[in-house]
Amino acid sequence: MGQKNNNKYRKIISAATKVFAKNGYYKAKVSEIAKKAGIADGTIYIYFKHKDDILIALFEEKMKEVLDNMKKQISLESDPLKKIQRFALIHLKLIEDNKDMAEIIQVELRQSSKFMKNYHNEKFVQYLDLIGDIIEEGKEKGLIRKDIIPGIGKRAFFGALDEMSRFWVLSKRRKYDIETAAKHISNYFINGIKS
Amino acid sequence: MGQKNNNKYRKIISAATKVFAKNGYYKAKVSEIAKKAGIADGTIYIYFKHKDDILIALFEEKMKEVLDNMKKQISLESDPLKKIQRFALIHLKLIEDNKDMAEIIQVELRQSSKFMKNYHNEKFVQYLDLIGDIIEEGKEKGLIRKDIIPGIGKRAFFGALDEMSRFWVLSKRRKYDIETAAKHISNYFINGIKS
DNA sequence: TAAAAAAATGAATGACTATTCATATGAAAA
DNA sequence: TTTTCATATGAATAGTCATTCATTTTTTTA
Repeated sequence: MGQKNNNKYRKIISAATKVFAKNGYYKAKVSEIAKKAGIADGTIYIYFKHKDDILIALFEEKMKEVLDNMKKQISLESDPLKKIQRFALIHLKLIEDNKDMAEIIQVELRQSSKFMKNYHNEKFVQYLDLIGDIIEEGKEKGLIRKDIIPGIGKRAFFGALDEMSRFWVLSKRRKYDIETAAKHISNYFINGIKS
Repeated sequence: MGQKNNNKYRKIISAATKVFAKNGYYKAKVSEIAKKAGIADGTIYIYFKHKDDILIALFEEKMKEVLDNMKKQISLESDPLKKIQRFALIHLKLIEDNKDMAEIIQVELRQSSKFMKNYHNEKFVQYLDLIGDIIEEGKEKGLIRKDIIPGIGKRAFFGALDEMSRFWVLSKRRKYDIETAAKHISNYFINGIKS
């Protein structure tokens, strides 16, 4: 039981993604997840110890996917400034392709530090660090100003993208297309920090 | 009953701010708010119809304060680029001075669109628009590039500040001081968008 | 094919808490 | 002082769900 390649485990995660996205973690009923997964309520507890465990498993899994994908994509560029551009585009595309997941990350990740006593989202830290590393690299290559602080820069850039995706996730229709938003946001940032 | 200048109304809002900030809206017990306010549980329901109403009232009230304050501060500068700098500083200072409120906005505002069926935070929209208006003004004065889209710019800048404050709110110790963070973030943005 | 083990079921349990309301208290009016 | 009105109280209610577990179904083993 509990193996990650298990069929029912997968079904639960998938159903939970939709149910959590719809009304948020607290309003989501375990029974609704079960129903959507086509299994009995009790079966959930064969695969997960508690309701929070579903959310945590879901985070871990999706974040790993996101992180791995982003690493690969970034490595395709060698110019740090181009990497930043690509980061923005890939990040926003991801939101578009995973609306439910994006919604959960937007809303639930924010409170995860509260309702899960000591859950520390390591993968998220690594994701942010991808940006920090690009900045470091850019500084070394003389493309980015020496006085840029990676710890501030990475949060500023991620925050800019994140606010844009929050707007998309929470509103019905998109006002700006992905490519435009990605291009603009990365341009502000690149012009802002380049030598 | 329910007058905003009422003593008990104030006490409830103040107690709720602390209690919501501690563990989030869902984990907050009405009875704990009552206890902290030094009144009986039932008294809360003389001033508020439901638990959500406390949170909404709290939002409205604090956001009005924040918005009014920011408007005043910005009007002290005439140069749009200086306005952006000041916006960053004031915004981050506010987080520092209102940790509890900041935590609630960070965490609960995100999900407000979910658990409150159709609550639309008008004040937040106005707050964002302050940035949009500064960008417009800067474009008119020829200080900001004509191709900058205010709708994207305002979200990018706010998002950058917001991510920084999220980091502060959720972590114990601050790694960068307010002035440094405000200066850096506004500089990235200003360099990024200026003509 | 029969016995044993594993997986799944879903009705029942039990804990939790927002909200109510009959009663009490305090303040103002007569 | 007594009556009236407003305000406050907090024990009781009532609805909600996460979680359990005795029983059933399915799969594996002998």
